[in-house]
Amino acid sequence: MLSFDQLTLDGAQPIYVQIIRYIKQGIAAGTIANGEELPSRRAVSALLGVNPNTVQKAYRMLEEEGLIQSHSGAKSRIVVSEEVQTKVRGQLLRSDAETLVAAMKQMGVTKEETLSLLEILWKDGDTQ
Amino acid sequence: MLSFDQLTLDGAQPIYVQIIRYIKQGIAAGTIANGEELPSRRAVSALLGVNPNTVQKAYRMLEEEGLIQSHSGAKSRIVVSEEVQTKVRGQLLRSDAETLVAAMKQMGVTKEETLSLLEILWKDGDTQ
Amino acid sequence: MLSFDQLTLDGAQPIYVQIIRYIKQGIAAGTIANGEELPSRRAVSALLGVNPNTVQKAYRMLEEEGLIQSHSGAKSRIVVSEEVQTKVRGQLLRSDAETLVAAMKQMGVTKEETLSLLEILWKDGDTQ
Amino acid sequence: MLSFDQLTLDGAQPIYVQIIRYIKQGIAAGTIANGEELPSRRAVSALLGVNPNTVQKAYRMLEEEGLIQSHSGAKSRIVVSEEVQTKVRGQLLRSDAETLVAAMKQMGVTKEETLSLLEILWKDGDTQ
DNA sequence: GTGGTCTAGACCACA
DNA sequence: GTGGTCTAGACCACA
Repeated sequence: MLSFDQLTLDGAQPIYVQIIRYIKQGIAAGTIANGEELPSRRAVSALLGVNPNTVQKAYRMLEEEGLIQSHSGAKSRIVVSEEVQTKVRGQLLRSDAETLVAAMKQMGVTKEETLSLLEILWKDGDTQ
Repeated sequence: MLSFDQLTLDGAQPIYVQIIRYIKQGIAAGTIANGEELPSRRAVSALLGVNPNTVQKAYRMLEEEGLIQSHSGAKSRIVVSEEVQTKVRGQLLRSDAETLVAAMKQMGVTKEETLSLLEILWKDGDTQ
Repeated sequence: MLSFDQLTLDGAQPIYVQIIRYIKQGIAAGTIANGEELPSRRAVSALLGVNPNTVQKAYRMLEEEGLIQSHSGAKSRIVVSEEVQTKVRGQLLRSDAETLVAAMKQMGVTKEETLSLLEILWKDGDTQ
Repeated sequence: MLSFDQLTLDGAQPIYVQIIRYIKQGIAAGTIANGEELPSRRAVSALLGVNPNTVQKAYRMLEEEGLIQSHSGAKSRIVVSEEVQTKVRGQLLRSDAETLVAAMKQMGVTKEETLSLLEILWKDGDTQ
């Protein structure tokens, strides 16, 4: 079952947004696969130390996007075809990279500087 | 005078945070230089379609950080030494790049894929 | 918990300044001690008949000075070491006394007259 | 004619309030006597570096209190009988001293401490 | 026109 | 219920 161990909340964005993003990234990575069970709202709430309503909001929005199916009395499950996974992954990749490119350009950083900065940072956190 | 044409609000973060970030990026880029005038709270409010108080909050926080000086009845101005510019630029660069690296790693994207994605995106928006 | 019963607003200064001053005086007096709870923004707003945002502004500025700590969903609390209390007290004492001395001198009142005036007034309100 | 040399604005109160107070203190001190001419709004505005409207507001309020008489085309003049002077002086004295006593009491300062603090401060600024 | 303060009140995240 | 953000808009001090 999906765990939220890798999710560290940062306060810069609403928590429900961070939960949604975490699950989408897992789908994109393939670590969260079709049919996988999600922990209950209560469990996630306890693990992250946040309010159950906040988790509920994230789950509800994922369900509205069709990425989760909930049945009362049963665990919620991930519902993703291969196409959906590819689409989610493509959206996240592209949007993250575009955000960085836009920021770097606005700050007058060249492509070469950006690429070498990423090379350096990639190594730094290698063990993680 | 500084324009806010390039700023598009995204709803993922508080508006005043986005305004602060936009101005800091401009400082980092050097396109917003020491002594430059800022448009009035009202003008920014109208341009972005947000409340004047929201702009006021962003400007006030920038003033508390020492990046802006305001005087009643006169336009507010940017106040940045070279050292400050370098510091602001370094903070933004590093934090943006780290964010991307973390996201890509979690999605199981390799360094090489990330770098080539950025190469491609960089060209796409080249004329901008 | 801290009450605002003794605070009467006078219109000569911004309301948020008066709220800040009231709390600082309490800290100086030691009647507002480290860890003490502050009433909520809404409660103060209702008690003083001012807008919640005005109270919020005062609380936020006290938090920026490090005299208050706020956490969403929980009461705000006073955070003052002994050193801080002493410093706040010293600043208020000196500035208040200097204000009176300057006013009395400009009005041509002698030191002796001032001192006896204070003696008399001190007794008048003794029971308070 | 009345000069505003001794008035230094402090930003803690509205400027028009400080102007009113300055004139009332002069009346209380007897340095501003019945029939004395007041400098024009424009002159005061230039001397203090403030907006003419601000001076106008102060003069208008003093006129409403009956302490000034204005005639178009002629200089404004102070209008104070001895009784009025005594009353103004009494009000200022009492209100200033009461303000200090209240502040000191709220801060838990004893009468003796207050009196000696004033003694010390009175000497410090003696030459002024 | 510009900055600063304030009102009245909504909505979200959180305990 | 508590803190934080935001809207819509008024009024004052100032250039």
